[in-house]
Amino acid sequence: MEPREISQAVIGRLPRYLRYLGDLKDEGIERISSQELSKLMKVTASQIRQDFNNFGGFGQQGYGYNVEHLYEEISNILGLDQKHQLIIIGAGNLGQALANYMNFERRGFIIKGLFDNNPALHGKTIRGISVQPMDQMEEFMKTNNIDIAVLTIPKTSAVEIAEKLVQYGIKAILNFAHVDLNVPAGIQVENVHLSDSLMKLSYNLSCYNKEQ
Amino acid sequence: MEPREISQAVIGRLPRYLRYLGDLKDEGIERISSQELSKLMKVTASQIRQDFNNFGGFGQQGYGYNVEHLYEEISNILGLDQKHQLIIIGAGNLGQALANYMNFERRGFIIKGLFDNNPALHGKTIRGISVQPMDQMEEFMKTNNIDIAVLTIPKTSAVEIAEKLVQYGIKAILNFAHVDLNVPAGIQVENVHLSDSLMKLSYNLSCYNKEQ
DNA sequence: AAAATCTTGTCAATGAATTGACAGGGGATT
DNA sequence: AATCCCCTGTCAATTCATTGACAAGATTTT
Repeated sequence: MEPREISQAVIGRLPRYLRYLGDLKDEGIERISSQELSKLMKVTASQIRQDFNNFGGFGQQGYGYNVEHLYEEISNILGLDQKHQLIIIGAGNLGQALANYMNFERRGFIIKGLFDNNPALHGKTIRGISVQPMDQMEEFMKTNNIDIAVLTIPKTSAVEIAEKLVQYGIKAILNFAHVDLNVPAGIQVENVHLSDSLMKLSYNLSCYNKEQ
Repeated sequence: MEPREISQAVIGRLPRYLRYLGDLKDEGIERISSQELSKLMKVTASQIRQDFNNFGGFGQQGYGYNVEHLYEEISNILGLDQKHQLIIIGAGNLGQALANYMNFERRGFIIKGLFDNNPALHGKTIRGISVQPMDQMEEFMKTNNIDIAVLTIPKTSAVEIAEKLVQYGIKAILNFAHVDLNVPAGIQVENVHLSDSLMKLSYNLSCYNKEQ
C-alpha cells in the first residue's frame, strides 16, 4: 500500500466526478458502470476506470460502481470529510461575493474571517462575519486555526501579504490576484486568473473564426 | 504557412508569458533570453522556445527576444488587438464584482450589458451599465454585437440560459455556474469552478500532511 | 445449476507534452 | 576583421497521459 504519487491531471478531474456522482445520488440512482458514466460525462470509460484505480478498486466486476460508496470515497480522497477554516483577504466586490456564497460551507470550507486595509469597510458585516483590519490577521489566525486563505486583493500587495500569511502559518492559498505568489514548498497555491480565462476564450474565438 | 493546430496546453501558458513580458516592459527592459525568462518564470528554457516557436520565430540568435515585439506578437495571437463586447448574465454579488472590475476593459473586453431575473435589481446601475431583465437579452445582443457572455447564475438555470444564448448567436461563454454547459461545437466555453479549486487545495493539503 | 452477459482491473500500445542536446547564425569583443 | 561567446530553432529522447484490449470474476437469466 505505498502512497504512489497521483498526477495533478487525475486530481483535477475528481471534483467533476464528485459533481456527477452527487447528481446521480440525488436522482436516487444506486449503481453505475464506467461506460454509462463515460457517456454522461463525455470522457472515455478507460480513463474513468484508470482514474478510480489510482486509489484502489471501488468497483465490482459485472456490477459497476455503487454511486453512494464511490461518492463517499472520492469525497474522502479530496479531504472533504475534514473541515477547513478559511479567511478572505480583501473585502472588495469579489471578496464579498465569495463571503456571501454559501455553498462552500456545505463542503466543509468555513469562512471565519474577512480582512481589508480600507477603514471604511471595517466593522461591516457579511453573513455575520465582520471585516477586520489587516493587522489583526496574525492574532486571528492563531486563535481560529485557519488553514486556507483566499486572496482577493490587487496584485500590488498580493505577494507581500502572501509572505505574511506564510509567516503566520497558512497552509494553502487560493489566489485571485493577477500575479504569481512566491511561497516555500509545501504551501499549496491554486491560482484563479480570470483574465487568463478570457484571453483563452479570445484566442479560441479568433482561431475558430479564421478557420471558417 | 499551414495553420497547424496549437495545443491548449500552449495556449494556456500564453497569458502568463504576456503578464511577465508586460512587467518587463514596464521596467524598461528591452531584450530577454529564454534562459533569463526561464529563471524568472520557473519553467524550462526549452519549453519557452518551443512555445514561441509554434507561432514562428520571434527571437534572434545571440540576442534573444525583443520584449516589446514579443509582447505585441503574443497579444495579437491571443486576439487582444480586437475588441470584444461582453454581457454578464446574473447581477448577483459575483456578477457585480466582475462588472466593477476595470482591468478587463484595458485588454479590450468591454462590458456592455448586465442581466438578471430579479426585478429588485432592474435599473440598478454599475459603472454606468444598468441591470436589465433577461427577456431583453436577445434584442440587446443583436444591437450591440455581443460575442462573449459571462454566466454568473446558479446552476439550476445555467444550462437553459446557455442554450438561449447560443440560439441568440453568442460565440463564447465564460461559465461560473457549477455545471457543464451543453453547447454545439464551435461555441467556446471556459469554466471557472471555484469549488473545484478549493477541493484541489484540500486534496493537496491532506496529501502533504500525510507525508510529514 | 449452468450459461450468458456484464464490467472491472490491468497491461500494453499509442499519443501528447516536456526536456535535453546541439548545429548554426548573430552579436560582442578585441 | 577575426575570434569568441551567446542564443535561437529544431530534432531526438524521454517522460507523462490517454486509450484500447482482454482475462478473470460477478451478476443475472434461463
